[in-house]
Amino acid sequence: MMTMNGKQHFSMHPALHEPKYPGLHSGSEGMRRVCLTAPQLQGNIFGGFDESLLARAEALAAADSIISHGKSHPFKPDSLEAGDLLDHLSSSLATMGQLHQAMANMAHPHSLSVHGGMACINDVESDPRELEAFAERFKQRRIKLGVTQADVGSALANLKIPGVGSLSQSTICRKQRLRTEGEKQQAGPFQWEREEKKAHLHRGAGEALVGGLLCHPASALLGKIAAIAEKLDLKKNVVRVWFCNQRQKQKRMKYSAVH
DNA sequence: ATGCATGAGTA
DNA sequence: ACTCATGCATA
Repeated sequence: MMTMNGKQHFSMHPALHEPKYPGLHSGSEGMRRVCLTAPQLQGNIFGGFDESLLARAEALAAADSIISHGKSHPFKPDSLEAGDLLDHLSSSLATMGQLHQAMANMAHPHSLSVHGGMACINDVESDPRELEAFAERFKQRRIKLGVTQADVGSALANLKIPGVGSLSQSTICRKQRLRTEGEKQQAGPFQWEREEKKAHLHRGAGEALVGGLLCHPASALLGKIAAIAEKLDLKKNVVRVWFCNQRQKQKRMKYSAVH
């Protein structure tokens, strides 16, 4: 559909030089909910190089063309599982390669040689763990460059690869986490849905709380939040965040209405 | 498989 | 404010 709300891709331009995160590269550790599935093996392939971004991007570009040309992998699926996995992996690899390329282009729009560690390609393709490590490297690199998932997604379009256009942040997120296919959604319902069930246990504590909070100027608000939370069986913080996001949503809508 | 809307973490 | 992750609908 052409719903004209281009909210998620705030038009990126081919030339983005300034990383968005000023100086914090460690700040992203907060969101390692599942991200840090720690690939221990730390392939020598990537660990060994103190890889220049370029070398890798080139390798990846090479991998990309190889894979997209001959879709069939020269490797034998020994089991059905392995076969499925390989399918998944090679498509993921192709995509990851493109993502890397997109990043490389953003970082160094000019340089473009075609050489590189072709050697590592096979390893990556054949070993699921390598792909995992690979994805991890991708993430690290991306963050180091100060490039967001959304950036990568939109930069993908600048590559002008035949079948490849821009992708949403959501999709890049999934690619990065290798969640493309296969793997079932393992993330349960949102907190509030879960809490809703648990909440029955703690019922009744809310009223007492509300009663004791009527002095501070903010207490009216806090009280209301508490009341709402109580009514809905939600954590107060969830209610607070909801209002927070709601305000932001309103701002966005006003902004897009004017511009 | 993908985008949108939104929950939620960090600063 | 900005970013990432994910449920849901759908192309």
